[in-house]
Amino acid sequence: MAHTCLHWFRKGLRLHDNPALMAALRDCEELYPVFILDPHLHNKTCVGLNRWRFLIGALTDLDCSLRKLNSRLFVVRGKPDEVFPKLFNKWKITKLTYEYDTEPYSLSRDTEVTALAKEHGVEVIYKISHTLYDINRIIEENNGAAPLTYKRLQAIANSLGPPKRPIPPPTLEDMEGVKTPRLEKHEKKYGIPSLEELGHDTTALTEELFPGGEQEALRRLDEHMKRTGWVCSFEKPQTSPNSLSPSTTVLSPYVTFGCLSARTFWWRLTDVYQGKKHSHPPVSLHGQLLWREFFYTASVGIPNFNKMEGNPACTQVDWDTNAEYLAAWREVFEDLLLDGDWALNAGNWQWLSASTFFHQFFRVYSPVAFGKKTDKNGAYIKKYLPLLKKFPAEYIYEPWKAPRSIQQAAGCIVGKDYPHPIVQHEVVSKKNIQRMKLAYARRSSDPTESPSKKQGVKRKAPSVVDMLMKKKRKI
DNA sequence: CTCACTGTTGTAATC
DNA sequence: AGATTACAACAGTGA
Repeated sequence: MAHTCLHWFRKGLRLHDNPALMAALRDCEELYPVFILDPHLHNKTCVGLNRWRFLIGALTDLDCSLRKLNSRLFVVRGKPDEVFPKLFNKWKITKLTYEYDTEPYSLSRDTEVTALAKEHGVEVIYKISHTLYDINRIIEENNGAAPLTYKRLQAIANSLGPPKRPIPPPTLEDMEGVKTPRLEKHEKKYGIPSLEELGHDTTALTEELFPGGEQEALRRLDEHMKRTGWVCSFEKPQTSPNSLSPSTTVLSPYVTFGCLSARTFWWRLTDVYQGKKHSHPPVSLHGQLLWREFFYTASVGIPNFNKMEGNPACTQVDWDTNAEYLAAWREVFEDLLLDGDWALNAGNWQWLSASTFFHQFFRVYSPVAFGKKTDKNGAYIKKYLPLLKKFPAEYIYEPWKAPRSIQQAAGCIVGKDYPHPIVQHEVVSKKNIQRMKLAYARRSSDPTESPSKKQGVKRKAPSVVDMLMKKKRKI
């Protein structure tokens, strides 16, 4: 049977380790590789300027790789539920393929599109390749609940064995008999958008240090994997969040958009580790990929994962609500993040705030002390806040404490050239610790507040992990 | 049930 | 300089 296939790129912006794309090529006569500019996902508030540039880079690279296979990318503007019926009819699609995505919006969107496909007699095939494992399988193995400790996730991962091996990208041979129709006005109708078309002011753009795209991702992966000593001794807590050159791989944005397959990354690391002494999870690079898996699993297994309210795993803290402070804090992150990932962002904020997973709420970071540990002289601050460049190291983390004469000598008066702190950390952190203490007291006295008692459905049969644990006990 | 132990990155003071 | 300790004291796990 000869198919007319539409492969829907969303995340997974790559050709390597793309089983859904390979499924599209099977018995395929005509192939339409499509990316949809979904106003729900792709608007100014969700995606900042830097991420837009990255995404456009990734799409451009994808189009370039597809052209080498005598195909090309169609960027379609519109809402998926409105776009698909039109495309199904216009192109006489018989098969739709895509990579499975676990985000709540994606799940509801895909359910809707699958229903539309059925109405149009279109076969739907999806494959799991964004994560190392089938996230739902991990939850199943944990008796229907997301693991709340890394150890537990590790035990499940160990019981499932290493992730699947990545599959190679399609070759010209795979493309034999597959045609992508050449349409007139392709550029105008289905071309890759520019930042200007998307309504962005590009004058604010700085040098592009991390261009998007699969080729760039694989090149960077190759480069890092050559540093075998560094890879084998990598320990995340030893990296520096404020060094001027990155002390990590910076592959996360590539993994987020799927320019790089997590499984490809995993197996390349396995190759480097082979026969050598190396670091281990949770701190190793393998460990970092398992953290991603951990938070993805939590995001699927825990309802309302990106919120406190209605999130049964999250400690319900009576936080202060000060719109002005929140806006000041939020401004730092929202727009500039390159590797923003829904599950990882929500999970890490819960961890860091001692709301979920991590519970030692009295261990509070100091915005003054934390930076000093890895950057005593404040070189990072001086680069990104040149206004403070002339402050001596003694005051660089607390310029408001510098005597007037030093502020004058530095050419920067706090309160005039540079804002005063919005809060007194010593005061506010103590206040918040008390809030946390109260919330935890409520949590432990109320049995319905305990996440372990709320989550999951007990299975009748013991899971593989339970059996492995039993075996271990005997030994 | 209790108890000891562990948990990828706390801070500040002290020796 | 690098280790140790007080601070105030959490949840989850497993014996």
